[in-house]
Amino acid sequence: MGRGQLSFAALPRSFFDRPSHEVAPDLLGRVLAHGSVAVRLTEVEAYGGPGEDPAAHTYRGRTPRNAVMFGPPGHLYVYFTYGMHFCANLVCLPDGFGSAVLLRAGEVVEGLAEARARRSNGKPLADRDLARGPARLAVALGLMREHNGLDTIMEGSPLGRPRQSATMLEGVPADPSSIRSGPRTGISTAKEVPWRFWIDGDPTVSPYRAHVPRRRNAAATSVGEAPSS
DNA sequence: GGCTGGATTCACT
DNA sequence: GTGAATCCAGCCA
Repeated sequence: MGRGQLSFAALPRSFFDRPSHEVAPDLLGRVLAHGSVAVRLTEVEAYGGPGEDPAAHTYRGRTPRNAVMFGPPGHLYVYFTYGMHFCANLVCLPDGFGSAVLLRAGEVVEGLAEARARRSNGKPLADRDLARGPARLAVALGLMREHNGLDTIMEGSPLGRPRQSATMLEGVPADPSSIRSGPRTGISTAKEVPWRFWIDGDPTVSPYRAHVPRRRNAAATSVGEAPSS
């Protein structure tokens, strides 16, 4: 994808008016454009919804942090984690439900130079790694705390008109036969729920890593403990 | 008010 | 493969 704006039509809000685990696979191959950078989604995870999902931020009810997830569909839910990273989600289901799809990885298809400038600190970086991982994707797109709650739905076609700040575009939906699903990455609960979806064989899909509990005070826990196998 | 753990990434071995 | 970095939401006393 070269210079100039992508000419895909915008996704309608009704696209997101479904449970996140139904929206998630349909998002693969779609394009999220923010400013001059656009990313084709290759890996996503579904969270929350009508059924209780203990791994979702909405599990314990509405809070100031997760309020956007309970809002109207098609908006961005951006949260801060691990003291240094932002992750972006797209809100699903109508107002009042807490549900969203985490954007885990994608391919930068527009604004490559801009994305590279944001991601690399003067070090060489392969194109496939620009948005390979949820925090990396957020950086490549320039998404931060201030973009929490941003609407990505553009009523009508964006053709011939400037995009709004963030816009979900149709893109080219992934071939259903190439979509795989499995357990979600890095969570400590509900590990068995296969709500991670990715495009099989795509080089921009991030490697799966199981949750590893962190030790805050290694010195305090290393004395007298049996060696772990 | 203190404590814990986290939807991660990167450098280093 | 392992561990550090670093801030904050949520829980509990």
